[in-house]
Amino acid sequence: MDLYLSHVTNRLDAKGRVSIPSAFRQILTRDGFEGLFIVPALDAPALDCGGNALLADIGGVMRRFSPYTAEHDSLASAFYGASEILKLDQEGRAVLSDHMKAHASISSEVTFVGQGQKFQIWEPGRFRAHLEEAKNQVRNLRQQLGSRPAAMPPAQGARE
Amino acid sequence: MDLYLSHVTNRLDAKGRVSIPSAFRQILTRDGFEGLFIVPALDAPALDCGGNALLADIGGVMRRFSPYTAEHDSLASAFYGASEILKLDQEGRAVLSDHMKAHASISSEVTFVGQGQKFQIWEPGRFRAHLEEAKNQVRNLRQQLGSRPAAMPPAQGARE
DNA sequence: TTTTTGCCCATTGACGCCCAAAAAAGCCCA
DNA sequence: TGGGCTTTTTTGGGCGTCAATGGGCAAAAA
Repeated sequence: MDLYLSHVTNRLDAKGRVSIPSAFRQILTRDGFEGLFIVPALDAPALDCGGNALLADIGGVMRRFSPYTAEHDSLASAFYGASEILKLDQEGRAVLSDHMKAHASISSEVTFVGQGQKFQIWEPGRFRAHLEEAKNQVRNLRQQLGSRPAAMPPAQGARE
Repeated sequence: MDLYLSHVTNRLDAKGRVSIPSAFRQILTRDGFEGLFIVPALDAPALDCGGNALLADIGGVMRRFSPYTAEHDSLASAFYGASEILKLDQEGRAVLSDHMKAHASISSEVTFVGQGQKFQIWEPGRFRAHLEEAKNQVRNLRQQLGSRPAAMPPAQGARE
């Protein structure tokens, strides 16, 4: 499976349109998704984006709870209710809703950030700050890694 | 199967009509349902809406209880007895009954909220509060989820 | 009658679709 | 290896279409 990698910054035009990076669009196409699935990130001023892979992840979480339970309802509101599917025009541009732009403090430019299975959209300045912090956290993690035994078998429960 | 996603806010006009969002109407059409099935949410000032997919979900809940039990009768009253089927006019508008509007404290505007298999109708202000609460609950749920088996790999046919 | 409901048309503002220019990236060959 | 050419990608803008909304009118219900 393809991974979303690297990051680029693009500008919004007078109509509010912004080009989704070509590399990400190609992954979306291979993923078989028409348009762009997008949902506000829970703990960051950023937008989580992707296609069927991301939707399937969310669907997998939802299926662990029966309909008409409080948990199911909260998940549905936070994921499905807060999400959108954006259409892309022929040039691969999308228009972010006011709600999405507000969540990420987006005005005239956005940074697209590969995250492996998904990618995120950030306001460029906030992303730079976030990146610095992430680097520091990784530096701390490296010290722990040195004292740990070799890697666990991947894909077992280790999530971020 | 299509999912109800995203949320939009529309106004009621002087006749009490409100446009059902085009995206939701298209899903209802593909679902094969004529009109709009609507029932007050059990534990929220909101209205559950949908078509055959929602009816099937409700049927699934009902089947967990034997017919002719008190529980079954209660469910039947709460789901079927309290429900309505609204007709849509040529432009895709519906009129909410006074009873439905009272249950959700609806006056001049409503927010349509995708919930996957169904969608909900909220008074806009109440929905904003509900969404914040739902996000908090999901943040808490993440702890449990992290310790559960990893989500199924998105893999292929996770569409519809 | 009076009220409600279904059906029709008009307006308008947002959005999708199309074409074109500017900028960036990749390519070829001397 | 460097310069020039080609192709792709990003950006800008015009314009038609459609969804949301408002209102008129007639048939059906109260």
